[in-house]
Amino acid sequence: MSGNATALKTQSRTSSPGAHTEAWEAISQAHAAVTGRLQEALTNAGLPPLAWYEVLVAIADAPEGRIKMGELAEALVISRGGLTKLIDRLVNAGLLERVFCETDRRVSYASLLPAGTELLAEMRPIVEFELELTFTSIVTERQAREISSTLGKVRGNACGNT
Amino acid sequence: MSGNATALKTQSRTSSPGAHTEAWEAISQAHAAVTGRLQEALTNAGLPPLAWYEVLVAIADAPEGRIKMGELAEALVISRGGLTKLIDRLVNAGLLERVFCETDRRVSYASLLPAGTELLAEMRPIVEFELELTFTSIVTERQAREISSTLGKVRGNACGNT
DNA sequence: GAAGATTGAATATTCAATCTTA
DNA sequence: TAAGATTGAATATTCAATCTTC
Repeated sequence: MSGNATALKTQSRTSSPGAHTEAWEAISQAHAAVTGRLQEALTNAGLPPLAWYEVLVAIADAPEGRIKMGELAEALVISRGGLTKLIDRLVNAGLLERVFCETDRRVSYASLLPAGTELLAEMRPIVEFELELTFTSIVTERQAREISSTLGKVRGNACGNT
Repeated sequence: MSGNATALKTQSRTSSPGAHTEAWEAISQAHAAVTGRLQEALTNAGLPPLAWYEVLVAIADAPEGRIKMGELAEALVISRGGLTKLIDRLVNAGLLERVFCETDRRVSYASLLPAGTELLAEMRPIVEFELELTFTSIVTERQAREISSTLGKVRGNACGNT
């Protein structure tokens, strides 16, 4: 970035944003728009919110079919306290159970109950259908793979250093 | 892994996710990770949350320097009621004012006060610096432009049809 | 003492109902 | 009657403090 750009930035937007800033805005807006759409589709289908789906997917995708509370909070990027209560709700709904670690009794895992697996199976097609509808004829498979690869690195970089 | 868990997992994801689904997961995770990082940077600098920044930017970027409440809610993808209260907070902080439309007295606009413009000027460099740190050496300018273009279309498609 | 998870108080967001103007 | 915005009740999330185990 040039020193000039910094000076110009004192006003609200005197220069056009850099390519990286524009990419971030595109990511942010696409995320918001698609999220809104998925939410709506789930609501219309009489299904629980997207946050529940994300919890179910994260657990189903985890090795051993269970995941530590701390890891899950990080994966969903929500606070630990927030996760505890979110999981409480899914447990109360009979979808999950907490499993306590044998070797370190401080840690607890979340694990799917059969009802959770069933619900996931109900929610997944809705989500995937909406995603196809949103991406197909807009994003080629090649582009999709490039996005996955590039944003995967971005994610790693964003999590990694301070 | 127990045979039971394998069976359950196989049921919940019978085929590997398509390229579009993977792209969506990458977008979602990159968004979450970068958002978390921007939040942290703003907090560490003693500045307001990212949501406030997004409001300020949306208003500053709008033509005439003001934006309808309804449009702003849609841009930020939050409920209308939620936006009313978010704007209340920024108004109470002396950053914004509401401007009522002359020709249609149902609509109200949000508009920056000088303090809002100043705060935006303080927040923007923090955000841009973090974005540079996160994207540079990971995403080339060419890739950044491709992401902007592709996700811009995704956003349009997600908002557009039902 | 430090790490992992949970709780309670404060804050933010949604949903449905309401108010005002077109 | 419908559109735009706001309010109140219910729900969700965060932050700081606490509890338990290492």
